[in-house]
Amino acid sequence: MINRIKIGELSKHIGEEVIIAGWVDVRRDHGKLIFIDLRDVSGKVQMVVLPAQAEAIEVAQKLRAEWVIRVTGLVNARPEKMVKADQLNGELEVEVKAIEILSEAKELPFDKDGELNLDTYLDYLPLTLRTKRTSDIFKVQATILEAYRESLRQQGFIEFESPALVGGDAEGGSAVFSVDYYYDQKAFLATSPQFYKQIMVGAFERPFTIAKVFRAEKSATTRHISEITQMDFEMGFIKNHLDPMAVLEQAIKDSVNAVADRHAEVFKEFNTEKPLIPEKFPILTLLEAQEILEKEFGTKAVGEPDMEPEHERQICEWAKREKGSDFVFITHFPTSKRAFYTYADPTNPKLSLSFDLIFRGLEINSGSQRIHNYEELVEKIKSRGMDPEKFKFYLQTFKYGMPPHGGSSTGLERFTARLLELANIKEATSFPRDMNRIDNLLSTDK
RNA sequence: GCGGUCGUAGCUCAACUGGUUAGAGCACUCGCCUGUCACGCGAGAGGUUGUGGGUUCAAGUCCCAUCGGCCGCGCCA
Repeated sequence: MINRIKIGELSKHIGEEVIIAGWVDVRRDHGKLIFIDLRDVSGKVQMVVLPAQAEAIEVAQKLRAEWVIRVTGLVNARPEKMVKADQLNGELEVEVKAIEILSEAKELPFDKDGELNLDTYLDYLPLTLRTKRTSDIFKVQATILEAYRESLRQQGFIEFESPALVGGDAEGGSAVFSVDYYYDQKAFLATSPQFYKQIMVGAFERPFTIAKVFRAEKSATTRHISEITQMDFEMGFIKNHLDPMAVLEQAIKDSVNAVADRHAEVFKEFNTEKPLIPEKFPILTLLEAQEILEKEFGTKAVGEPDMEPEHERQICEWAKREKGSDFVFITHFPTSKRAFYTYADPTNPKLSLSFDLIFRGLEINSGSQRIHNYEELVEKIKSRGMDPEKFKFYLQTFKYGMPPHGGSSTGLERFTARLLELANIKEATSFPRDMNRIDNLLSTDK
């Protein structure tokens, strides 16, 4: 729209006649005098329609929430008594000269800024995404993606696109979605870009990808959804798992700092604080973490192959208290519990050079050094009862020369959810898919 | 999948141990209002209490089944 001014920039135009456009947030009709709060992506502004503008008043009386309008008006400084110092454009208001209705809206199903049950919220996402709270979540998420990308580029990584359609559920373990493919074949939706990023090490040495992956787990929790975004990287010529951990740590720090820098008010808005980031994230082996759990929390944990959700919350409590960190690395999970390509610790092959990053009580990342020797990898596949023939495509990477390498995988939604302390991961996903919802296709009449 | 808990107006909720015609706020419609900012005031409309069965003189409330939500666990990275 020609010469349209963003609402967030009106303070630069006091005394001028401007064109602004957006959605009606609220209308306050005083009879002869009507106030309208207008919203665009940059913010809100109060507009006043005075009785002298007879035509504009007539239009303004018809307006309701979410109608889309274009307004010509005069930007006035507010009289001192009416200045709202604590809000955007609180020092000015737009005196309306003319209103053009671009689109009407039906009656809203609920009060847009009121409390909503998650269920209702998700049923009406096209509308609820317009609320400040929700759009702020996804503005933060956009910043995370941008900062993560920039951080990895700075660290010498090159981005590639990983496929979503794959020929086999090779990794095993997680439940997969199958799709009809050509010639009566079954293909699958990728559960991870793992194989592809390893393959790309041969081309880029340091590849990364931000990939959609799909998990058909029948999980109904606050931390699971069926379609997630993974921020993955892989790097060649490493010494051990500590190298990818260092890259990850830098990327996480850069992402958190970018959010803090670009969204100054957001932590307060979500009733939380910028996460505590120490000089170095604390690193514990699984055993060390379990010993701390037993000593500090009286939790029976030593000998367990993994950390339970409750343990993850406790170890974070400890890390915050003792190390001033909202992040903690756990390393050396049992080799048998990790994926077949995970590199065993040469000093104790029962344990692997693997790591998880836990953030505010939730695992947001996992990674490891990988096996790079072809024969060893083939043996490993066999020992797990799988058929190397099915991994032929992937195994070429190792057959034709592969350096020691490792990488990591961060769940974007989990990271976002913990960063803003959102109760449910579905709030950190713009269009969440779960067992009972894919938009409203699965909704039954309630 | 298992356990807990919940399902009442478009939305968010109320209705003591079963008891008359199921209420409120917001939204909606109509009227009034020149400084509000979640404007205010007055009136109106809006319900098969998720669904099906049962107990009872009487069920939103108790029982059974079923569907759905949320939380936790499991599964899962």
